[in-house]
Amino acid sequence: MKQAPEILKQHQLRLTQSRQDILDVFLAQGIALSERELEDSVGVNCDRVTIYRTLSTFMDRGILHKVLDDTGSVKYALCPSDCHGGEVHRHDHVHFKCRDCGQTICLDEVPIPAVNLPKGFQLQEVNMLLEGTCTKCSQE
Amino acid sequence: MKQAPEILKQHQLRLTQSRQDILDVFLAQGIALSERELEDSVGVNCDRVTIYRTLSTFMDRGILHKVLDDTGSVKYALCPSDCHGGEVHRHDHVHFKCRDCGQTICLDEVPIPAVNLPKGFQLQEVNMLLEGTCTKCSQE
DNA sequence: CTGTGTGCAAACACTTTGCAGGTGT
DNA sequence: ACACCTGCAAAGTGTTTGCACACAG
Repeated sequence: MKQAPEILKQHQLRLTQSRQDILDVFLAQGIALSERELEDSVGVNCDRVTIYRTLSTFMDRGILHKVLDDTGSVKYALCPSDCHGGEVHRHDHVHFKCRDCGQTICLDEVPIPAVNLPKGFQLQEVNMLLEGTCTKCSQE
Repeated sequence: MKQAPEILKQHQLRLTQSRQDILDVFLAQGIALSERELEDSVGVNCDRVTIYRTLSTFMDRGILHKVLDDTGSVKYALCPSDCHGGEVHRHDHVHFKCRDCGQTICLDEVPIPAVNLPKGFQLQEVNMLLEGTCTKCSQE
């Protein structure tokens, strides 16, 4: 897995403490996170506003993508390394949200199946969110 | 299509003006709506709070279901008539959000394809949101 | 040195809660 | 008559914006 400084350099972003910290959390946890969850994470000692702006920057550069959530707040997750942002921005894997622990994980190995869309619709992005109980929680 | 009073009676809800108005908007527009959009709709002259409470009530009774959105606000849409709420609450159709007009429509005729979930995951609900350009907007 | 990033304060948007009064049955 | 519904006020959460200072390159 690439490290934070490398990723930032790759996307022509300045190497600041906040950006490294935030990116580190995503790299370490490997799940989708909201701004709030980032704020709570150990080691991230930066302002709420900075987190929002950093998330926004990372979205623009294709480092992160939005993950849908049913709580009204938005979550973010690392893009696969072959994603470079821009217009066409497809993340062909499903997300699974556990109703017990609340975690949303990317199931990178589970492809989103094709959908038979009626004529006239032009598809740009597909989001699929599964909800239920995750492996850990269903064992308990 | 059933009318508002009938639907309310069917779900043992009191027949109030607000509920009829809100339900009428859903019946007339046939798309997923946020509280804000409902508020803007003609004929609904009730308080924001009443709308939220009514939406909540309708959710409990299985009249409406949540539709995911990427803006952070939640949208709601009419459940198919065979849905009666409760624990297992599956809406096996996809939603399409147009990036031009912003409308989210239920594609009732498009089933959500099966997903091959790894062992250990217990599925309770599936949400699928497609984004792109809808029929109307792609003609212009 | 220069342009970008950050923190603070404040505004804005969305949603929930408490309470008093009004309405459907 | 009674329980339920509604409106208003206010608080709680999530997110954005303006501005001055700080820092990476």
